[in-house]
Amino acid sequence: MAVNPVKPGPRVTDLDLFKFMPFRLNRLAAEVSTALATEYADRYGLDIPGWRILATLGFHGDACTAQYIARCTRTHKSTISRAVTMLLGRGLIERLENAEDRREFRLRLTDDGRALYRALIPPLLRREAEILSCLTERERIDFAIALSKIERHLDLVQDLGSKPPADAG
Amino acid sequence: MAVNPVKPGPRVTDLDLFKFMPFRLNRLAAEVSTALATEYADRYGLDIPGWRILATLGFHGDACTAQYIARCTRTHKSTISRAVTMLLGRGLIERLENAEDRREFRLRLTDDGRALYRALIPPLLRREAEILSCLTERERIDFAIALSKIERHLDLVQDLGSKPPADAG
DNA sequence: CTAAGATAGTTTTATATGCAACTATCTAAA
DNA sequence: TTTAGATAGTTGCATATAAAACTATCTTAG
Repeated sequence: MAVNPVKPGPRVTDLDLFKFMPFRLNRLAAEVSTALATEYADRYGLDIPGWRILATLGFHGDACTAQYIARCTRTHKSTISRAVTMLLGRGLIERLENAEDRREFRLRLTDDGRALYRALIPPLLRREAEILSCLTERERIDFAIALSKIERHLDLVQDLGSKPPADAG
Repeated sequence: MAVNPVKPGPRVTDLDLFKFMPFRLNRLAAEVSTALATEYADRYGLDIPGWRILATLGFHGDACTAQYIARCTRTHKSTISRAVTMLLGRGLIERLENAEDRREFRLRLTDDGRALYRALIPPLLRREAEILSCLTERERIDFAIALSKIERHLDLVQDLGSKPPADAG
């Protein structure tokens, strides 16, 4: 039986960084964050953790613990702690003691906090829409579905009884 | 003409953080980075900027300037500079003076650097495949296409004559 | 009741990184 | 030439944040 003639072909041992999903996701996430920062950072002096707390409290209705926010946004608890201090200082949230467990505090938006949350939503949704405007409606839906699948696959969905978070911007 | 009866309906003024693309991208990118870090960080003491330089030099063939790497990976030049120093110190890359422009240096992998690059590719591609294994082939292709469109839309593609980078992990 | 361990949240520490200032070199225009 | 401005790369500084140590409280086992 003859030996195959040497023919290199495409090297399986090469890796194109620009087709490598982890790199692309990082780069895209960073760019999108920068694009949104104008809305909440430049305009209102909020950072990402602060915005996440506001959004969680605003959407969830009310009265979450810091722990809960840390878990479901997958943000490190020390990061949440500092952001909570900042939001308290600016009067955007308030802390309610819990008589049943005095280690934890329920957090909720103040009127000012809710007003800021409401004010932020339209421009943020507009930015998001802008970013996704290069996709058709069909593509947007499929993209969201694919993301959901990956999120579930990586156990990223907020199931509340979850593992400790690894922080991210 | 009669006034419409008050009927709340779904509030356009609400924002579900978990359906908000910027948040999802950030969270996913962070998780994927953490998942990959085992390969290059834990095992070889490389960080993301270091890995990006290695990958760029390895794939591109040879002899890029730091500026080029910074631009096309969209990593801040000071971050690249520090990572270059680290890689030089570990003997993974070498610096070639350019007689025509003595401000810049061409960078290229040493044999050790190339060996490390080659060693890293299979496990990294395996991890990537693992992460995307929850999608069908069709979905993977569509996902990549959608990403490409967004990247182009946000002007993230490496066109070399590009704007200065906003750094990211 | 007491002790051991778990949990919520805070603070300290170390590190990573963006920004801006800086050096050295190149280019272009007077 | 000389000078002004651009560019490659480095470094100092400030900030952000993950990890770990710490405090206070709760729970459970003896």
